[in-house]
Amino acid sequence: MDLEKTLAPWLGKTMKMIDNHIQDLFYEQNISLTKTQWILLKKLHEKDGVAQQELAFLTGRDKTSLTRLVNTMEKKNLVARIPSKSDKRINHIFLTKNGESLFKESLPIIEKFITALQENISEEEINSTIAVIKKVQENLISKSIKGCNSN
Amino acid sequence: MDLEKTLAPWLGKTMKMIDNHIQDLFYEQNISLTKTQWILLKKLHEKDGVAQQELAFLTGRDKTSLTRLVNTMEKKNLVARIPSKSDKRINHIFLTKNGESLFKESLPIIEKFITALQENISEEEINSTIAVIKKVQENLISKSIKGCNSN
DNA sequence: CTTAACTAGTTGTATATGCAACGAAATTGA
DNA sequence: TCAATTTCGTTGCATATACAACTAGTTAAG
Repeated sequence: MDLEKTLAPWLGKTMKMIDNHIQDLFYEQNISLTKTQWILLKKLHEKDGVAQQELAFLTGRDKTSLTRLVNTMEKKNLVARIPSKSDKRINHIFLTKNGESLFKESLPIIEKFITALQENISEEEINSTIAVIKKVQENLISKSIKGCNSN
Repeated sequence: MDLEKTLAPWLGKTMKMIDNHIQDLFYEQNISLTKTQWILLKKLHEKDGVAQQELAFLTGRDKTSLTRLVNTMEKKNLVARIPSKSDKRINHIFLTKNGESLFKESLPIIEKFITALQENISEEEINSTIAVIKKVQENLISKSIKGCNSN
């Protein structure tokens, strides 16, 4: 079996390149964010005040990863933990103004990058590729109980 | 711009699911390996005795990542550092017998997984998907100087 | 031949990730 | 109502990752 002719190595290699590139872009533009942090900002921009547990699910991370990610981003004053009054176990996570403005600053950079990434690729190709990737995900889901979401 | 209709988030999410699944598979089969370590075993199986620098390039990692990866795998007696005689700066990395046998044990697990991953997807779909991903990589390469390889 | 420049690998520091185990709080059930 | 169970978040531990700065060894320039 020639693994180089299967999807997984291609996906992995490409994602690594994408990750590195996004990091470089942020660095060039003096935006102090990791890709991971950006994804969290994006989720909170869409839906603010989510509990950590749900945020972990929404971003496809372990809850312990999320705890520490929120720690880092709280230190940087990008998000804030607000304890729930009705359930003392829960923290709701909110974007700070600082976080919101950093997200707005970074979004066009990501959008420009995504556009460049798909240059010379037709919409049809994009759609059929996403369709295949969806099938891969379905195959994965049918084999595992574990939930796993966005990235 | 709807990022959910672009390739990058799909690739990222899927890779994360694949990573987690491989980890689970190894755990179930009592194979004490991470995906990263497996990739290194695979590269060394293909080409043994490579210098760390080149191994870092071949696996698309920073040389510092590779240093620590080799540390971990040396402790587990999977690989060995052999200093070059002609150039005292260089370490050649070799698979140990233990590493070789663990690779052979793990390979069918990965192959079975890869097959399952591509279930219900035609060879044509696989090929056209890889072709699109290649284009993405080309777009990335044309924008960056940084080399980045396998995963 | 000696110094300057470069190269291979390591270490310091920071971030990210996940499993196991834990404490605190809420819910269930008897 | 009170014990057993479940849930949310945190901490301990191990791994992975990369940039910057470093050491030691090699090569190139003068």
